[in-house]
Amino acid sequence: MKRRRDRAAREREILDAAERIFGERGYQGTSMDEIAAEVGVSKPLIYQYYGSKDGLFLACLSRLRAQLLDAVSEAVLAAPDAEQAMFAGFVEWFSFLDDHPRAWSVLVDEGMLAAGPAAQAADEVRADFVELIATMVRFNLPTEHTFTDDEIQIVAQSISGATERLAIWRTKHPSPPSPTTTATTLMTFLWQGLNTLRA
Amino acid sequence: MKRRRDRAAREREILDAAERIFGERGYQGTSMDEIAAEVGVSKPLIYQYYGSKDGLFLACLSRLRAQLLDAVSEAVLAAPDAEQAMFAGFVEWFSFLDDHPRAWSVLVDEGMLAAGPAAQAADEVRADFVELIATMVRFNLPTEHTFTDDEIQIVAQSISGATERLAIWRTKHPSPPSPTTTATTLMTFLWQGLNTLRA
DNA sequence: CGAGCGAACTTACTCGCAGTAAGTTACCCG
DNA sequence: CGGGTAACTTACTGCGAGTAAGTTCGCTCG
Repeated sequence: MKRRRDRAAREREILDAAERIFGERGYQGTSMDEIAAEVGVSKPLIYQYYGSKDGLFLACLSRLRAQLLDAVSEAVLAAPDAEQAMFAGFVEWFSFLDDHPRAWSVLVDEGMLAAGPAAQAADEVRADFVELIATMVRFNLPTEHTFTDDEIQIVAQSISGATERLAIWRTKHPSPPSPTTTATTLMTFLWQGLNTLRA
Repeated sequence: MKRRRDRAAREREILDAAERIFGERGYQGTSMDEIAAEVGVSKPLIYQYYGSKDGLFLACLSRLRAQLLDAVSEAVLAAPDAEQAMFAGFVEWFSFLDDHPRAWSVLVDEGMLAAGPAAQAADEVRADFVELIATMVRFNLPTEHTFTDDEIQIVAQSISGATERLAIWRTKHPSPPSPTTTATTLMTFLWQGLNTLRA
């Protein structure tokens, strides 16, 4: 029989298994019994540590979110200007999701779904990225021409929505363009605009 | 006791109730018993007509999708050029979702989530819009400068993702900008590009 | 009218899974 | 070694999706 472990270690073990299984089968398709069996532990233990299925899912979400946001923020902050920052952010975003295919389904594809508190958490993930983007956008706009908060929001939300959708599109694409290629095309489009793109 | 009705009429009655309740409580939050009670009919009857919870949800989705796609296509086709077509499409998109708040949650907010066949259907809805947008984009681009299919897809997916996210954003906004205002800002941004926007 | 037939509809279940109450075992510290 | 507490389990409840096996309505045709 398996040894007892201290709480922190067991929690990590459970979280890892949950992330893997949620990533494979989706939120709906995963049962708590399944996760418990995977870890080799009984279901009530998970409930003691995480409270509910939503709670466990939320914990997975938070961890992934922190990792992804860190990776992207780092890339953004290292860039010398707004244009390169945005480009680097896109590349890192697509790369991270390529390298962590499971993170993906948990965070975005399914992250949207869960009713209740988990949905709220998914919104927070998005809000963080929108804020990051909004900062870059503001930074790029001239000060003399004032833009309303709603205008900035519309642009930032659009960009965030676009990247999210592109990430989904890439996972379904049989041979998706590389992160760099995807980011370049997206960047050109966002930067030049559809009209200027004609030239 | 309620009279019997013929199948088509009962199906419509069930579909209407389902659309309402799914819209209010979400997919997860809605039970088949609840819908059955609402219609004043027993659960197995719904199963006989729609096969499963997913099937019923899917039927709601299809109807709404057809309505929304029709509305947007009509606006797009009535416009004289690509720029006005896209603008008209955006306005109609946001307006429709304002006028059918329930359609909204069913189609987009929750439509993404459901595992299995319903998710597939949600993807189809998206694919239709992406195709519509891709056509407009292609129409707008010069013929001498060739773009790969992936490039067009990246742009079209981005625009579709942007509008979807903006729609979500508007529902959460305490006093969202009007469809026309939202569409104008989005259009300016997409058309001019971030860089040109500085001028 | 009235048999009888098919479609509309119901009762009364099963089963799977989230969540829980109440206990049991292993480790640690005195 | 004894006792206390954290780690863990067995054995349930309840709800909601899905189903098997009827039952009743209403229409048609003799």
